Amino acid sequence: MPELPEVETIKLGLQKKIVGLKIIKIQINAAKSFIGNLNLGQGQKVLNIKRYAKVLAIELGKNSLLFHLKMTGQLIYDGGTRFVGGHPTPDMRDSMPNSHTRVIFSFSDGSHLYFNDQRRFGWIRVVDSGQVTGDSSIKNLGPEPLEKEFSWEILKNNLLKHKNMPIKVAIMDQTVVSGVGNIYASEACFNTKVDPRTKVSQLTDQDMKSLYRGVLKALRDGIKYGGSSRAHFVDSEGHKGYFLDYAFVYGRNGHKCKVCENKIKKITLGGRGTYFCPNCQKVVE
DNA sequence: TTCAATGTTTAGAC
DNA sequence: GGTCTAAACATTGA
Repeated sequence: MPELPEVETIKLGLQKKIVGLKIIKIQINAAKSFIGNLNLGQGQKVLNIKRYAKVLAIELGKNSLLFHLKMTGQLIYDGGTRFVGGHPTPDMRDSMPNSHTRVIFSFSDGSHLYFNDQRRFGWIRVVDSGQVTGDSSIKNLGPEPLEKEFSWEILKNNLLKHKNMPIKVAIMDQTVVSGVGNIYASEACFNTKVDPRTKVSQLTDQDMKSLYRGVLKALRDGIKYGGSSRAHFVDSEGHKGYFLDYAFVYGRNGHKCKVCENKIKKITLGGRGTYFCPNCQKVVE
């Protein structure tokens, strides 16, 4: 489930683990998963790790490595203890590499970072460090929702680019607000008590303020429980305890709403599965 | 066997 | 140009 909160969790975890380590080898098992010259990454020390929406950036000095996990990417760090992040699968606990391992980073202290990606939509790209924010995956992104500068007025102004769009589809536009994917878009609408089909133009300023808070709550809850999933893992309790266990609506078609006990409904919006509670969430008229 | 799956880009139709 | 939909990428599991 690599959306913003998962990538943030990975960033925080890797900052503690690999900053200061030198990359001594990069092994590529799937050519399409690694773009650029791997020699530019080898032999360099990890200086810092940043996140731009769903893109993870490992800074190495002259060059940087950008990661996008897309739908099924996961990063597994093994250095005595194991740290995992990204798409949750039971085999995260097993020995690495496995059949889904696309790229392996070996560090100077003998530890490893594995990039696994079942569907191979994800990628790692080597870029000049000065070009990170100019990369095509980053340069067109809208505001970071967790930055102080982000406000409900900014959200409203950006949403108004899509007056006729259903609100749930509009907040997934990465130029409106970056990092909100399909799971958190449904959750944000639930938090806001708004029907995901409501047109942007029908939302009042009050609704916009509420939506702003709803988006932040969804993302913060995700980060909170992403961390909890990691804790479970370290305790060898398997892959249970990740955010989807705490989701109000996503993936809960036919189940009882956690607030009112009505049945959660699933529809398709903008070609994507969309979940909501018809009782809690109303179309704004 | 068919369909949907956490993301993004691109082609094509209005 | 804007806006929107569908397809493409590759694989798995229900």
